[in-house]
This record gives sequence, structure tokens and C-alpha cells, in this order.
Amino acid sequence: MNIYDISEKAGVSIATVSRVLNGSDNVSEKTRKKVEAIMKETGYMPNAFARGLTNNTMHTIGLLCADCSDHFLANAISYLEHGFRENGYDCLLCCTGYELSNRQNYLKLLLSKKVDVVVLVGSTFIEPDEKDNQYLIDASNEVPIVSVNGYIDSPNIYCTLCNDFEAILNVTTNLLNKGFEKPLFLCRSLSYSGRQKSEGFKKALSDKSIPLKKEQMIYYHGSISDTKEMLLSYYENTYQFDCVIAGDDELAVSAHKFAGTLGLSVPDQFSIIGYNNSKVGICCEPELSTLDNKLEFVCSNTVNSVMNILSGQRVPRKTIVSAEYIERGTSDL
Amino acid sequence: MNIYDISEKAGVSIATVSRVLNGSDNVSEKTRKKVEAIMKETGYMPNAFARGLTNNTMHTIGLLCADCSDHFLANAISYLEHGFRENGYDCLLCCTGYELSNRQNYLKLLLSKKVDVVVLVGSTFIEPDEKDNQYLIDASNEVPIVSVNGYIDSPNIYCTLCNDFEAILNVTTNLLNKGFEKPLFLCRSLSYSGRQKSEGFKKALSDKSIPLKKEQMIYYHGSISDTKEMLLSYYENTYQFDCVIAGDDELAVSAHKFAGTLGLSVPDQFSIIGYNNSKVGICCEPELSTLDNKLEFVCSNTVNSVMNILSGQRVPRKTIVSAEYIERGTSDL
DNA sequence: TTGTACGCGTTATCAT
DNA sequence: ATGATAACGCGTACAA
Repeated sequence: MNIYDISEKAGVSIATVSRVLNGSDNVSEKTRKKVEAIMKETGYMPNAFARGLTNNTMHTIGLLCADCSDHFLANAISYLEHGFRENGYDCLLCCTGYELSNRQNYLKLLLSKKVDVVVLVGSTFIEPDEKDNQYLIDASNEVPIVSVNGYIDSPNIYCTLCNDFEAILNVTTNLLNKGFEKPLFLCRSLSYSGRQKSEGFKKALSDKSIPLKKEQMIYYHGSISDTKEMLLSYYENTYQFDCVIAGDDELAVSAHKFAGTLGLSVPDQFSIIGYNNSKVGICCEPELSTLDNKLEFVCSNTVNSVMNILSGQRVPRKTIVSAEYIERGTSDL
Repeated sequence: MNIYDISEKAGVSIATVSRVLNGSDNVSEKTRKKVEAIMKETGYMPNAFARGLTNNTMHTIGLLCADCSDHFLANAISYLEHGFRENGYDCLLCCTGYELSNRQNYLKLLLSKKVDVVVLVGSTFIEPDEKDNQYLIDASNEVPIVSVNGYIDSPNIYCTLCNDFEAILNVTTNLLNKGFEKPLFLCRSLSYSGRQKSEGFKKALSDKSIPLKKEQMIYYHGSISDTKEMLLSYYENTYQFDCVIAGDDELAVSAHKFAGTLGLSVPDQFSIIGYNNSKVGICCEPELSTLDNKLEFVCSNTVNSVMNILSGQRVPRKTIVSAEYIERGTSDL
């Protein structure tokens, strides 16, 4: 059932059918009704591929995300998908993992599928070494790229992110003001966000003229229980910390369990602050204090930017929002 | 840069270009090399829409899921996406929510985008009232449908699921054998999976000739803390249960917190068993005993089924796998 | 082995 | 207001 069939049944030309299909006003009420009736009756659906071919778009947006089973990324995808769909766009999902070469292939794949925009979900897409981001810049010549939570300075790449630097700086400062003297910064990786957080931590110490010791910062990527074990041995052998500033809530939960097995009194003797305000933080007892990085705002801003870009408007290349400190049971600031 | 440009530069016809593109053997090594060189040099990419138009497929699979921020569903999507991609298929993601009319619209949308298959991620897509599933059956006339964790009996709908009935039956039976006398079954909804679990619970009681009381089964959909409060008041006012069999781990975490505030001794005085073996279950202390419903297997089987269907093979319409009981700190069976 | 020509189902331009 | 027709880029049957 294609446009020719409809035109024949309705006794009009395909041009007219196309006109009613696309809501053109240059068609008499009478024929419009007639054509619409035939369409309903036959359950006609215009062929999306043919439309794509002539319009050069199928209204789809490519989502690049490291791992959608990650709670934070899954939430981001959820927000983004809803936002894009409200605007008539579908989402093609690519779970790339963390390896650069895979990511490059996935990006190529999205380009070959002719998505209208590609969005980088999560700050891990922005690498510390500039040359590793060149493929993004290259791709941005063909299609707009938007980044959720990462920043890169390039003409056709638009970024919305949380001020992770400021958030960690503030919370660390407050912890120090409260009398904690041996902070441990615990983070997964040197993603863009990880780097910002790291700098925030360092700044807090330097603001107070506290010399930074190498052992005060750990980068670790393991399961909750592995991380707990690591902390146990680290505490024993390397550095006896009295509070943990974590790069995400799962790391914080590990620290929580660490404190539990050592019987440290939380939050007075030992404080923990997570990041992301995610569900895992309210499963433990006492519940986790955390930093809410305003994911919903970041995502909705991303969606708005995309829509404006697609309609040819100019949009800011960088939008930053402040995190919000959420105090629960593992800190008292 | 299209196939004509390439053919011109290479001094061959578009047919030949098309042949090297699709790996036909009817092309001399010499011209193949030449054409490939030009392609590489110009960075040519065949137009996906034009291909879609002639081949009537763009190798994409539609994923219908209620809410991809749900941990369980996000995991399923992750497995599915990887599996499909390995087979050269992309995933179009639709987060439908739980309302039937929305779901019907999303399904139509996927059909209009001409996906090759639609997969229903999660058992909530199978409604208790048969007529509410008619839209699925109708759609299955146009495109194969596969269901992850739900079952519906229809010629072009293929289902892979966990034996939730058996799992809850066994675990409830074991709890009763251990001397627990006041079990509470706590579940979110009467999704297909919810119905199976419910029946398992009932069967366990009836097998022991224990009369089922209405208050022994709760269907509740709220946040962790709301659920905890609900349980507190339920325990006080309605039914003083001594163990909880939960339909998912989050509900179990709520019960965990409930037990914590009441100071009930877990697992001897009060036992809790979750479902899904998800991350939230290892964030609490003691960690949650749970039922692993073999999501990875279910998903990989789903992917295999889809690939076989697409290649024209016959595949079983129903595949069932048994859950695995994982004992941690909230039960001792 | 290679090339010609048509079909896929739209949209858009130009007449009428 | 409506219709004829080119164009989009590719795959392929048929011819050579």
C-alpha cells in the first residue's frame, strides 16, 4: 500500500496525496476528506525510507553511551529519550564501552546511518589527550555533536555540564572546616568529569595551604566489594583517611561498607560524600550524603540545544549548572 | 559523494561499484582494488536511506521498554543492544511508560519506521486482560515480535522468560519449612511476571494446606522509603508478617529498612528475599538474598531467536529458564 | 566481467 | 486546486 495505491483509490494524483499527507493548504476540503478517508480505511503508512531518501533525514538521533546498565547513564538516556521523542525524534542507542577504537567505530556507524545529531552521553567521551578527541571534531563537520557532562572546545560541539569542580571544592572545603584532616578522594577515572572533580579536591587543599599527598587520591574501577577490600588494605597499609569524597555513589557505598566493617562511627568520626544522588545511595543505612549533579536539567538543556541547532538557531556551546549538596546520614556539614 | 561519483572517478559503471560494495564475486580483482581505492580516498559512504528503500530494511530493531532508568530493564537493554549489534543490527529505543495507550502509539511509531523486529523488554507489556494485548497480535502480522520475560500465545510472537512461578514457589516453600509462619508477598503489579510470582506464592501455601489470607499479598508501586513506611503501618495495623518474598530487589530493600527500624533480627527472626539479583541488593547490610532470573541468558536467547527468525528459520515460541537462588545475609534456607 | 535501465516511494517543481 | 514529472541513491535483472 503506497502513495500510488492511495491516489488511485481516491481518484487523484500522488501529488495531491502527498499534499494531504504533509498538511499542505493547497488542497480543497473535499478532496482532503476523501483522501484521508481512504488512508484511514486502508491503514496507509508512508514509507519511511523513501521519505528519508528525499528529505535526507529520518528524524533520528544517535546516542553514544559507554554502558547503559550504568545507573547514571541509564537515567540520562531516559531523560534524553523522552525529551527527543516529545520533539518527534527517535533515538538510536549505541553502548560503546570504554575503548577508544570501539567508540570511533560506533561513531562512524551512526554517521553512516545518517542520524541528525549525535549525543555523547557521559563525560568519558572527552579524553584527556586532545588527539584522542580528533575523531569527534572530524565527525562534527558532518553532523552536530552534543555532549552531556563533558566539555570540548570545538565549533560544532555543544556541551551541557555540571560544575563538578566547584562541587567537590566546596564539599571538601567544608569537610576540612569541620575538622577532618585526612580526606581521601576516590574516583573511577580521569574522564572529563573525573578531572574536574580531581582539580576541585586539589584546590580545596591548596586553598588551605595543605600540601597534597599522592596517597590522598585514588583512581579505582572495580565492584563495590572489590573497592571495599581495596580501601580496607589501603587504610591499613598506606593512608589512614578520616573521610571520603567519592566520584560516584557506588564508590561511596563501598566506603560506607568499609566504615561498617571497621566499626567507624559515621558521620562524626568518619564522613562519606557520594556523587550523582542515585538510588544506591538510599539503599544503605545510614543513607548517603551526596552531590546532585542536576542530570535532569542537563539533559533537558541538551534536548533544547539540539532542537535549536536543528532549526538553525545559534546556541551557546557551553552551559554549566551548579551541583546541589544533599545531606543525609553520612556527613554533617 | 554518491555511487555515481565513485563510478565516474573509477571509470566503471555504478553496477560495478555496487558489486564491490556488496562483495559480489563477479568483479575482477583489478577493478575491485581500483574502486575500493577510490572509496577509501573519498571516504564514500553508501546512503542508508536509499539502501533502505530498495532493500526494505535498515537493519534496525525496535526496543519497547517501560522505563530504561529502571535498573532491571536497563540491564536487559544493555545485553540486547550488544547482542543485536554483534549481528549487525541497531536498536531504536522507545521508553513507553506503563500506560497502554502510549504503548500502542509507540508500537505504531516503530512500525512506521519499518523496524525489522520489535522486542518487548519486560513482562509489563503482557496485560492480564487479553483484549489489551490485541494490538500486539495485530502488529505481529506485520513484523515479528519477541518478548523478554513475558509470555503470550500467538503465532508470530516469540517469548523467552524465567520461571518466576517455580522460583517463588520454591523459596516460599523453603521459608515455610524453616518455620516462618507469616509470609508476606510483596510485588509491584500484576504484570505477566507479577502474576506468575503471585501464583507461585499461592501454590506454596496451598501445597501445605495453609489457607491464604488476603492480607498476605500486597501490590504496591512506590519509592523505597514510601514502601518502608507502608510496611511499617501495615505491620502495625493489618498483618504482622515474619518474612517477605519480594517481586524485586528494591521492594526487598524497603523491607530491609523496615526490619532495620523495627530492630528485627535478620535473617533468623525476620527473613527477606528479593528478586533480580541487582546492584541495590548489595548496597545494604546485611546484603540481600535474592533470586537471579538469568537475565543475560534470557536476553542472549532472545537475540538468537530474532536472528533465526530473520533468516527464515523456525524457532520455539516459548523458552523458559529456571531462576537461581542466591543466599546472602537476609535469609538462611 | 561489465554496463544499461528500471524500480523502490517519496517530495518538490513546474505547469495547467 | 490539481497533475505530470524529475530527483533522491541504490540494487539488480537483463543484455552484452
